[in-house]
Amino acid sequence: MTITTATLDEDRLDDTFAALANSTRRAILARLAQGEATVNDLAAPFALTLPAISKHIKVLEHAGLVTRGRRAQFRPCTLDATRLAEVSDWAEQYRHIWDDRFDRLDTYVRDLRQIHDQKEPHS
Amino acid sequence: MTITTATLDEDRLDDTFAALANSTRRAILARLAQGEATVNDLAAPFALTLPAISKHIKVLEHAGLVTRGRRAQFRPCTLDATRLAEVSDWAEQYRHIWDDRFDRLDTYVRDLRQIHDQKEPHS
DNA sequence: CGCCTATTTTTCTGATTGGTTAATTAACCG
DNA sequence: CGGTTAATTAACCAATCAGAAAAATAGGCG
Repeated sequence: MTITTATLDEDRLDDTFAALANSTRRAILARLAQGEATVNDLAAPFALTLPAISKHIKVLEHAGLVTRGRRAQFRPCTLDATRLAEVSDWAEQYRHIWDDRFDRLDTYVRDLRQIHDQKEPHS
Repeated sequence: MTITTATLDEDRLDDTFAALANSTRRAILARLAQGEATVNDLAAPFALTLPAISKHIKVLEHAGLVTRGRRAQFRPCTLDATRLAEVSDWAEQYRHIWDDRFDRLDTYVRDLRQIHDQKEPHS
């Protein structure tokens, strides 16, 4: 028996998408895709104060997109891509819709051909 | 020559992800995946007032996720999945990371073997 | 025209967000 | 111990968000 976790999943997607809805945070993820980094490392490219970055990281952490270690006075951040896989899966649900354009184009071409064939049945 | 649209793309992703960061809005998209619907149709399943739904639709529209027609006093909504394809593409950038787990497991096994071999060089 | 239905705009909440500066904690280094 | 570096917390601000209620607009329909 599998109990339903629908609302939990939905809540998690809320958090994930909210975390991704900020270009600073997405840039942080991009940086972390290259490998582990400290808060200072992550802050370097931005014209933002350290506390601002610290907050962004906390949002990403809360969304389960990054995890943090502890080495001396550093708190190295690591990307956890599990949630990104969920985002991908979620979006893929709709693939048939954006792919349908091709189907419709197909139909269009087929219809054109049919009209053409009706005009000149044996061309 | 291709001019850079990096920040524009980033802004668009901000809007897209922000629009998706709400389960009501995602439910609206799910409903629209079944086909066109009016604002009242879309509002029906929710314990929310019509203006609330109207606002949600406006957010989705602003993010380019839905487009609306005009038939009499109805404003039928249609899903435009182009942005969802962009979301999918964005997430796919990170696929190698969530796939890498297998690689890392590989490495782990290889390391174990190496340690084992060092202990018993000719086993 | 006046009514009914569909939808939006306005106005008002309380909560959240993204940012700041200043102060604080944590851990190392001499 | 005192100083330095890494990072967080606290307190604050302006802007945005999600919702409600009430009023306004838009377009048939009798």
